Amino acid sequence: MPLLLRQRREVLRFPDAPDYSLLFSSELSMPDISLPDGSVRSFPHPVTVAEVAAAIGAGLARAALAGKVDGTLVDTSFVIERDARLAIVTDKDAEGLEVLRHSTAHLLAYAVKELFPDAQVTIGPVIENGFYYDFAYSRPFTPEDLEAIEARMAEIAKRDLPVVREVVARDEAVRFFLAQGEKYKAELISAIPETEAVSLYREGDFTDLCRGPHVPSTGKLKVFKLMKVAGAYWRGDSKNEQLQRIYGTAWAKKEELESYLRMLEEAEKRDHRRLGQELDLFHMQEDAPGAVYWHPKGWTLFTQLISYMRARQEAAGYVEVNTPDVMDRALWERSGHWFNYREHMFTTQTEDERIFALKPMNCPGAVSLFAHGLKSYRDLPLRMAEFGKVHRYEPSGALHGLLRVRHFTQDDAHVFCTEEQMESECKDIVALILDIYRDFGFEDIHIKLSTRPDNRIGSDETWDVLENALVTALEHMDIAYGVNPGEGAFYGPKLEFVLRDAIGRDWQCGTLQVDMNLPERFDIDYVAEDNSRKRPVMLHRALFGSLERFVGILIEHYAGAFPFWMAPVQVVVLNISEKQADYAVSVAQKLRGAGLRVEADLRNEKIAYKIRQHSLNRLPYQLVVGDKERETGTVAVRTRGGQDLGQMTLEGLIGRLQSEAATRRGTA
RNA sequence: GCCCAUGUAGCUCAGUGGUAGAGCACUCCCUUGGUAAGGGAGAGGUCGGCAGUUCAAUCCUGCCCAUGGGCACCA
Repeated sequence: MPLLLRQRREVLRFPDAPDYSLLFSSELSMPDISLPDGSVRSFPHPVTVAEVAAAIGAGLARAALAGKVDGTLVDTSFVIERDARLAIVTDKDAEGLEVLRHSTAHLLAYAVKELFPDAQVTIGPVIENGFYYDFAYSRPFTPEDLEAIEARMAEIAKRDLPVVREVVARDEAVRFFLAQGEKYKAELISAIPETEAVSLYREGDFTDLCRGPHVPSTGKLKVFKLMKVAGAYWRGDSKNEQLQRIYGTAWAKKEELESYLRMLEEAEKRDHRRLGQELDLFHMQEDAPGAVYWHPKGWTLFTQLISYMRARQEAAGYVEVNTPDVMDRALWERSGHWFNYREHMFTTQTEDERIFALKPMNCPGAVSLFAHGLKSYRDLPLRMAEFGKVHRYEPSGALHGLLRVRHFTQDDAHVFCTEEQMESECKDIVALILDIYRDFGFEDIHIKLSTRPDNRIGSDETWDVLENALVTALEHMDIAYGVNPGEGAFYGPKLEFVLRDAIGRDWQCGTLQVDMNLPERFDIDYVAEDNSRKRPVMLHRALFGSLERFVGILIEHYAGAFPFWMAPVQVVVLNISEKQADYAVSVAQKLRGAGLRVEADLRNEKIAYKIRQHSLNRLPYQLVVGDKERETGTVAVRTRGGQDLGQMTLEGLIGRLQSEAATRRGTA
């Protein structure tokens, strides 16, 4: 079926769990310890990581947060009993930072338990830039609570309590937590096999289940900040009760925290919703939640993207089509959408009581086009593109500016081909996607292959063929990819293209899916060379994904300073005084005649004021015309970067701008 | 959909149980100024919507809508 269009933005990372069992040895020994610099130190008896650090130097002993013994992360209290490789982990190591964050999550839980003894603890993992901890409590935490908790955390950290690891039998741990009324913890531990021991970490009066490792004492935790509270479901399941999640950030150095906070501010400044307002690109309003009112400037971006894509597709052998927006319910029943997604579809009933649905995807339209009339193998591969506007009743809580909307336009295409053509079509699509992303300055692109899920239709042989087509396409192109096992759609595997923007955030945009289900459901076929009827394979692909979303991403990626070819207004002509108004208008006219998007700003304002405004609007070129320029028939050119290119003739300028407009690569 | 917060002029925001204010933008006037804010005046608001409490509600209460931060969802 359908073209999957996932609009996800964040991937949480959890720390790997060290496996201590590998490290235990029943035999006491005199370990030789090899250090990262190649040196070896011998000890006459088992030693802890902390002792080794101390033997190396007092500074290192102070800095030690954890150890890495034969590649496994352990506490500084870990006893090394046999020969091993050891690295002392400090806050200069990525792993040290993770330990720091993890321990700060525990510190948070401790502070909450001190302030709110009735709160129950659950889990507190490390995430990108920080950590969170989920609590069950009778009421939501307020911002004031957060302040109090943060202050208490600092206080506990100052007490410099040792963080002690203990290993106990599973059932003992369950009893321990039940006795404290910590039913969530008890539930988590109960899920661990009975025969396994579990590790607990204790600091002061607070004990938590944890694999560790942790910092040796709370005094190591100095640079942290609680960021926000939010609801989160117990075990990530919306059928469960909701917990209070507190998010925090933690760093090795104060300056790192400060620069992280500055980065967040920067990100906020380029937020597409804010820039959409400031640059007069679009707005949204209450009467159409999840829908965009495009202003002229924003719509110019939109149509530029379409023109661009149209040109690229035409060159790649696609034809463009258009299919109805409103189709009878029967069509959606046949495609399977009615059964699977009915509650997420917009429907309408007409006077004659016939039920129609607004299309949530373009695929059934494309299949209908294929089915119309007889197709021959000579027609294949048939690449049909459609800029189709689809409508999905997304959950209200999911809506987010342009990035998650209910009404959006896909740069959709469906390629009907034979099984033999499938691999080469996939290769062409992958190459096209990567090349197009590069045109927008996205060089860092990750590809993920999502393979057969447990719940699927079709034979294993079919899945082998489909997955193989994607894999061999990538491998023949020598392109690296990751695998998400079992994440494919129920009817076929897919590739997802994730691009990283100018400030390091990941966005999933493009997708490529292979599908043998929809052709089956609609019973489409073509006449093969031997005059038999054969079923085509169907590839679904989108490059931008959603045009609305892609514009949003580009706004943030470019921080509003769009490359010249896309810029809603490319050039503005500024007169210094009324005397040059006519000249300014004639300059603007000539540039428009050369195919450029030009405005004349004739307002009765000082030139510095006008320049400031257009600079704030990230306008690529500002042409100042005063008496000098009018007399010589020139313009004084100022670039978006504030560079003064001096006086140029109109002809010279037009040549320069036209060639710039033809250049699509790079950023600005 | 769930939790929490928010909703006041075009925009960004302040404010009060006695029907409202700033800056920017807008309109007009003065200024005709050469590369990131010249000066003055004016206009502009059913304080998200609907109920309720009250002599009186923008303010308190309830419900609804939308937005924001998360969670869940994302064909």
